[in-house]
Amino acid sequence: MTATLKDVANRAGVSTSAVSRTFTDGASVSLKMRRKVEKAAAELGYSPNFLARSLTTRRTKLIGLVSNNFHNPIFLQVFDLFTRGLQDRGLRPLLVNLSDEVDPENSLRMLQQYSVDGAIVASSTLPPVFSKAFRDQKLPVVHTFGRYSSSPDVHAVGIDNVVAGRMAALELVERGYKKVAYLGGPQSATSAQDRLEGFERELSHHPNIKQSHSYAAAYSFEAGRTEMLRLLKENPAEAYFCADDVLSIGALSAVKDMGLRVPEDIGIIGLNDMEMSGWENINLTTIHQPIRQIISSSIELMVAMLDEPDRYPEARLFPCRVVERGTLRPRS
Amino acid sequence: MTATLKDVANRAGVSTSAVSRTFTDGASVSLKMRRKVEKAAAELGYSPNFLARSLTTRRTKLIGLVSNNFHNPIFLQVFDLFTRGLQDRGLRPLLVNLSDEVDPENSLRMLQQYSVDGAIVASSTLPPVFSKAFRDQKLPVVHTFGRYSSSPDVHAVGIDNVVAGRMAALELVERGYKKVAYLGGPQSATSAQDRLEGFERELSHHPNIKQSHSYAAAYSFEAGRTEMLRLLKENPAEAYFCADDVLSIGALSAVKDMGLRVPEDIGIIGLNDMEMSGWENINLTTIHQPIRQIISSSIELMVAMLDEPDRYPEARLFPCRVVERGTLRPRS
DNA sequence: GTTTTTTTTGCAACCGGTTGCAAAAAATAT
DNA sequence: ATATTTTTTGCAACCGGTTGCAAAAAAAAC
Repeated sequence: MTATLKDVANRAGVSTSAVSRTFTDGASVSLKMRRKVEKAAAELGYSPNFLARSLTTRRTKLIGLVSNNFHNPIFLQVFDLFTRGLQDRGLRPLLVNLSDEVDPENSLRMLQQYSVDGAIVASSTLPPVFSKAFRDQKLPVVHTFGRYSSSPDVHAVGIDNVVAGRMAALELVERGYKKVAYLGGPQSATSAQDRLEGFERELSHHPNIKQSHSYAAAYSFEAGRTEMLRLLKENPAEAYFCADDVLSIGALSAVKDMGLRVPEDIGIIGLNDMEMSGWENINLTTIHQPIRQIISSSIELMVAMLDEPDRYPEARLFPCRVVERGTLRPRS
Repeated sequence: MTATLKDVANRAGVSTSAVSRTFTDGASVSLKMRRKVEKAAAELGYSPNFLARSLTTRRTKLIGLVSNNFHNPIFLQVFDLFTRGLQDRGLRPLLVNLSDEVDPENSLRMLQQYSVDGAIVASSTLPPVFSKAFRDQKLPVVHTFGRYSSSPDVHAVGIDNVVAGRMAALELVERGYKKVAYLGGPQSATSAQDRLEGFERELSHHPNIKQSHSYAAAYSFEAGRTEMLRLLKENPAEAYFCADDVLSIGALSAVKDMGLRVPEDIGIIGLNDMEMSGWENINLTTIHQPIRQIISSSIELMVAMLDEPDRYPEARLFPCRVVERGTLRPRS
């Protein structure tokens, strides 16, 4: 159907190697030859088959974009940035949805069958065993929003969730709240664990402040709402650090439903600063996570690893900052 | 690095064809042979290379998932459903982000270079010239959320936007609004045009009702908000049909910012019924678009086309329904 | 136990490219 | 002009598989 290398070679009256070389940068071809080949190629509408090429070059320029988070609106932006960033570098994202997977085996096999050059795992809830399994097969892996640990076996890019937890705690303390709580995402998520750790660590310096914590079933509106409704019926805190914006928005809805006011009765601080949090009808005070930088850094790291697969694993952590809007009471 | 067909053949002491056949359904292999090969394959951790295979079978099982809409939260659900649905059928989505593209040439070349088996165009704003260009190269194409026309050259799956426009108009009429308006997405989007057409057509049966229309720059919160702010400063209508939920939410925010109440002062009806529209702090009355059905039907259609590439193009349209929440005044 | 039919297997060519190597051509030096 | 060096080109093998065909093996028929 579509023209092949051989077709072009025939039409131009040259060898197939010559054609191949014109389409390979850095290969030795005279200007005259190149002209001839390009003319024939243009006439036939030829463009090289990347998959056939990949057999010999061992490069598919395919990158597995692996995630399990298709319910948190921030991930739409994440996918947008990843796909564009990868495209700009001549790489193609092969999207892998791991929503219901518990075992890395299937996804690993799939990535191997398509010979991806690397895998970007974009999730703060996917167990580390996934990225580890990929890495064990010598696949270059970047875990975006992954956990940094003292002996990381895969590259991690994101924020320091412990620091973010402290930052949230401190913000609540400074605003004079005396009884605070942490509302986390799923307990199995490393991000939920680390944020709690930071939150508690900071509060350990303020022994006069009461604290508690609980977890929502997922990083989603519904889960946040459900958990907050439960909390409000018991013995609510004055202010909550919700480990994610979408969780916060769910919590916000619960608070209002119970006839309470924000920030007068209950204070809420989120994490992420997604676009929606700035919307006037939400107006959430939150901790900004520098998504663009995280993603462009993830891509750079992946590109670097393609040339140097055994690169020593590193963690790239970006600073966060509090974005003040309307869901915490003013500083005292 | 990873084991190849030949490695397995050597270890099992059989020909490469035998190995190939054990991994091809419907091929002729004795049980004894299959056992032997499977044992060797398991020991080596072999799994066939799909890309090499595709060279001879001419099937990559790669489907281009093409979109330009990475700002409307509903598309996160769209991507979720598409990726899972395709995966379940052994197909792999190659994500193509066309946000800044105006010319199909690049994307077409890319799809060809990766020999995708087909392309799903998921967008109501991408000009038809894209899907047409793909189709012209004999690529199976499904345009999800695309326009249905009397002589379609590509398969379209979605809703009848004209009918949806009428439905919105009728809803406003029945609630006694005497001055209504349409707030569309980008004027170039076929969905924006068709919804307006339906809206106006219905209103032509109600000559006593005043109507007007305008367009937002994009299907986004900001665009909806900006346009609504502009409208409110002039000579606002009593109720608006916003052609998309995210637009409606932007408009809602503008209305509240101007100190007006919904639905008492201004009524709003959206279209899509995305998850967020049901959130208690938004509570948008809207027209439900059956996303799950649309997407599973799109996938079925694509699968059918893989076997029958010259299938006669069809349009699959699904009915919508009004979901009543809190942004229109009660029926009189 | 043969002969015939059916099933299983291996050979070898091919899918669409790339690349090391040596020969041919062009450029430079003498 | 010839000898030497450099650049360009084509040959042929290979990447990891599949598949038509004919030979070999097994099963069925006689």
